[in-house]
Amino acid sequence: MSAHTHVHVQAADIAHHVATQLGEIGQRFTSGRRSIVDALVKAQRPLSIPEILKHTKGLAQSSAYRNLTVLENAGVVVRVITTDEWARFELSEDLTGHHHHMVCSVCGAVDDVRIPDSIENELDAALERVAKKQGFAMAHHRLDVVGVCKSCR
Amino acid sequence: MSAHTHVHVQAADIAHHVATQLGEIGQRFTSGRRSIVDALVKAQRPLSIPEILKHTKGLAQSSAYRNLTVLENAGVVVRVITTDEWARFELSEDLTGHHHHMVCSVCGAVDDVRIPDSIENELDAALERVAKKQGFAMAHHRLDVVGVCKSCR
DNA sequence: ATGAGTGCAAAGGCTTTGCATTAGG
DNA sequence: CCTAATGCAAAGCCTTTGCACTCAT
Repeated sequence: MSAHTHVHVQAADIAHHVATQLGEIGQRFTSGRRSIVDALVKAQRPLSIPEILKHTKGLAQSSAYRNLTVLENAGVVVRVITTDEWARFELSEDLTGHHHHMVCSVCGAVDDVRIPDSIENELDAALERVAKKQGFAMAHHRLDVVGVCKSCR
Repeated sequence: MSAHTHVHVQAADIAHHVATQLGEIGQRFTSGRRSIVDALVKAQRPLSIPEILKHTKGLAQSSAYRNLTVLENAGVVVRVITTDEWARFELSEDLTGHHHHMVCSVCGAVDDVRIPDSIENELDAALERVAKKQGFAMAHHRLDVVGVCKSCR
């Protein structure tokens, strides 16, 4: 039941999963929160606040921020910091599986990307090793590809 | 003479290198800029604005931001985005060599870390492959270890 | 009814910008 | 001298917060 036991939740189960996670911290799965989660599920990539608001018409910006914080506390959403402009939000890896991001240095667009498990494992082992050497307890890693996206080339 | 031909500049050469890079974009190597670069050289890790100001007494915050922007345009300094709090700045990899960051999720401290070239190469090849598949022109990658630092454990 | 959730507007906090002054070439 | 650089203060911009209202239970 812990976060780590879930590897990849099916689309149809997401609503139920989110409702459960919210319930565990005494929060409701309101329509505003539902539409935010829907937007993130559909997008399949980290969305900025403006993008989220486009998909959740009528929701106040402040409510979006507040709901995203609640969803973050519930372990359903993660805040992604890519550049210094807008923060972006995505579903947690419990729901989407482990992945990384391609960040366009021209337009700032962010897309998901996955690499082979074999390389992930080798990388994690190497990071664990060097982190330990410096007395650092590694929780996880973050990896971004920086470059120019299809539409900006 | 281009940035990519430099792999790792010796400490003693840094000042000269910076002066040259600044000159190429018509900027001077002033005392304020010198003290910022000195702070970054000594730190050997990304520094936040408050940290930089501690090491450059008398320099106005606005001047620090402006100078860091100039140094960034000169290709000497890179802005590092780790969390949503303060931006951090470090010397470019032309001066420090390729490396990654360990970010403490408790106190926000950031330290440099390096992994074996063999793994870097394998990783780059894999990233290049998946990026190309999505029509994305990879320039470079960013990799962070997230966890808890020595003093926060 | 009763407390969580929401919208609107104001406040916060990091960063940038305007403008007068200073300094380097 | 003349332009770049600096300090101070004000403005900007994303994000958070206060408060009254609404909605679901």
